[in-house]
Amino acid sequence: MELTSTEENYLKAIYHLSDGGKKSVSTNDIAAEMKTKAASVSDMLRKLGEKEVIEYRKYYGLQITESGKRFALQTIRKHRLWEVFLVEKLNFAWDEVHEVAEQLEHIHSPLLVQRLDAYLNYPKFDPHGDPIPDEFGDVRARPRVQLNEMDVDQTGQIVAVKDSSAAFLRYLDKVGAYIGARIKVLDKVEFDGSLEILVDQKKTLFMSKDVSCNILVLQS
Amino acid sequence: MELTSTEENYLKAIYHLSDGGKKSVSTNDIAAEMKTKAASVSDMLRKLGEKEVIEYRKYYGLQITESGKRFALQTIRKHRLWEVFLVEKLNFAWDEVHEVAEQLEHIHSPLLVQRLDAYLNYPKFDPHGDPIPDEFGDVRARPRVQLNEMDVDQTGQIVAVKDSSAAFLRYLDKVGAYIGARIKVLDKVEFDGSLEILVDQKKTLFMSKDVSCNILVLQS
DNA sequence: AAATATATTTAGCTATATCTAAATTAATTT
DNA sequence: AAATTAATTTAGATATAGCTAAATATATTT
Repeated sequence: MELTSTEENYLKAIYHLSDGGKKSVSTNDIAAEMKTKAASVSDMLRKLGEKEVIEYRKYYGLQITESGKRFALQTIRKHRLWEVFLVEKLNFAWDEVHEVAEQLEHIHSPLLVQRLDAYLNYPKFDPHGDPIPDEFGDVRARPRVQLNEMDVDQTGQIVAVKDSSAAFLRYLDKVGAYIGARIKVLDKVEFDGSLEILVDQKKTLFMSKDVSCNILVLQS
Repeated sequence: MELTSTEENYLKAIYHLSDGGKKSVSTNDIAAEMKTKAASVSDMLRKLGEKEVIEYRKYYGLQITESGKRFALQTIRKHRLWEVFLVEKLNFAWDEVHEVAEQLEHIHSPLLVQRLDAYLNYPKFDPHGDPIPDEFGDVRARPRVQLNEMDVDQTGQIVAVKDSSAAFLRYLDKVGAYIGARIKVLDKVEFDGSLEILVDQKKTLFMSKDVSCNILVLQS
């Protein structure tokens, strides 16, 4: 069975919102995420239920099925592999890749995915630090904490961001807080939760809590 | 203005069937090429007319406009660049690329096309020997003849094929008549038009007229 | 427990892209 | 020039994906 691009996008949203099937998701949540209306979501849920990628009981809620998880992970895998390709091979900035990867992820060709993966040397993480599921859907997540939860003097490496809007990514690029940067918390202001950070042992940086809670760090 | 994938496909078909706007094309020709019905084509022609990529007078015929040519060439450019990518970077065989390129050509991102072009080192021809239009739509075609039109003792290089069905391409691969192969006509049988060919100065090959008239050669 | 508020679904509409069958126009025969 | 044939278009369906407005079910107050 094949899914349309729209169905793939809904399923991906459901997968993310439910945190991989753990949490429950409401029709309204999906509508907000997909920037559409609840009525349209209801229609789509019925269809996804018929295709058995979710289990759907109206007014009750939904549950992503094993089959649905495989489809979602396959789409996520393709999205992230293309992001690696765009950044590493075509020199895209990491804040320019999302929109294009959003289109490329819907290309249907198992051979293409397999060859792209090999060409990129089987990457485990995308340019935002998010893990790339392997062909069986297995994910090796790195344990990571939000930057704002770290204490003074603790160190680590930026491995991912929560907000991947172009505006946020541009800001990070500007201040030099890229994925892979080694950081140390120099000071923490109790009043507003803002931080003073040392980046790559040379540059100090002041950061609001709004920013720091969107940065994920692998502690060391 | 943006075209849908379907509109892009129709326009590409019209461009090819009209030989770049030179010949006239009928509704039925388009229907055959697009594997659809004449009624659907009529609908689409009206729409393409409204978008001013063709000039359409019903029952009379159509004419591709300058704007339409630009759109068609842009799609052809993307298709052929992706084919180069698939063959050169992802090790696809030249008979495996078409279907995937058919999907990839509809990705909308001027930056992507520009970067891909640079990454591939501004190729002028695709793996089947067809010219790749530049970003302004300019094409540098190579003068070429059908293999069956060559005389005994003439030499040249295979630069393109007319029939690019998977079956034909597989056959060529098997007998070693790849794009770029240097050939010499050793003998020509008047009776059935079949040929004896020397490939790369070592391998001789017998070839029916049906095959040879689908192979294009740059004479030397 | 009834009333109110919120969430969700259904009904009915729009637009795209397809189809078949009928109608119309153009081209060809006789 | 009339009749026939072929090509093309229109009319009226279907399916997807979206919308608004109305209806219905669930949740929360009072």
